[in-house]
Amino acid sequence: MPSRLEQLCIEKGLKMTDQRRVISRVLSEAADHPDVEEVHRRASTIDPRISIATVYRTMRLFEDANVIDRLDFGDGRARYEEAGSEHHHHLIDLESGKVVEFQNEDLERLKEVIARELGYELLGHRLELYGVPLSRRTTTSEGE
Amino acid sequence: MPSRLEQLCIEKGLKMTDQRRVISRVLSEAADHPDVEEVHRRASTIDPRISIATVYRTMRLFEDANVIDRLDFGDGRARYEEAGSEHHHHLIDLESGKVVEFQNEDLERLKEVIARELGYELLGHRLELYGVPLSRRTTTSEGE
DNA sequence: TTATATGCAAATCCTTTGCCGTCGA
DNA sequence: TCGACGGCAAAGGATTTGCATATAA
Repeated sequence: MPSRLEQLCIEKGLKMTDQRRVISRVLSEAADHPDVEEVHRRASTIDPRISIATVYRTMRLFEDANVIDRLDFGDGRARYEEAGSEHHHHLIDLESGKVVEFQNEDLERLKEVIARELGYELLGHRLELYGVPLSRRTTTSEGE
Repeated sequence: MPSRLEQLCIEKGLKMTDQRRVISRVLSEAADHPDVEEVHRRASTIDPRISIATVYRTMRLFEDANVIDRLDFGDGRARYEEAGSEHHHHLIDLESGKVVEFQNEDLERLKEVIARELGYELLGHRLELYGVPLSRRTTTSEGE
């Protein structure tokens, strides 16, 4: 059965090739935020015929079609995630590299307000937090 | 007289060469957020002996010494600004490319709270807003 | 059938580095 | 003096692209 992403691509009228189907599946099954090389690695497991150039081209195609989102965690390469879920941001765990997703209504509102006060209509934004896990005792006793 | 940045470098004990003095001056005089190529261009005007490799090395040196901040506006190259002024963020005008700096206390507080609620100590963050100028009438009549 | 996609390798863009002569403290 | 610095050009890493062939609709 087609992956959620493949289904979306079909609805958008994209021509579906074997490669695109495989990449769609890889992305739909990803629980993390893989970079192009990682997507290629996973796709190659399913179908070794796929080239890295095709992955790059497909990521851009999917991004332009708004079925995936490109992320930038500041390490010089693009990461991706399936689009469509609720709008959210990322907190990157600097110890483990783990990425925690979060949403915050106050934050969304605040961004709009700030932009408006500066005389701008907000079209986009980027926000990532970088941190390390609070130690157990810190959370309980030093909660200033 | 030495630029503010040169003064800072001296205080930090950095060995000052002609090239570093020129780059310091360029950065101290910049009202915008130049990328490496632009810094090199401006520096070359003052002293053509300077090579782009030196600019790259110097930017990294200055960044490591915390006398400048590296910015990332998502266009694939690093931008820089003199450090030291109050902590702030950037709103990028998508029409003109102009960059508006802003601070917001609520935002700073909120970031800390969000991180803590997720079980993290906040070490860093990135936030940029992207927008277009509100038209005059929009600001006056559609103020929600 | 025919425009579009893909593979491969070369090209590009930004940034870093090796090597070796030069210079600041 | 002497280790750090700068110039040059080559090297690197991520991403894009030209071209000839393969393929979806």
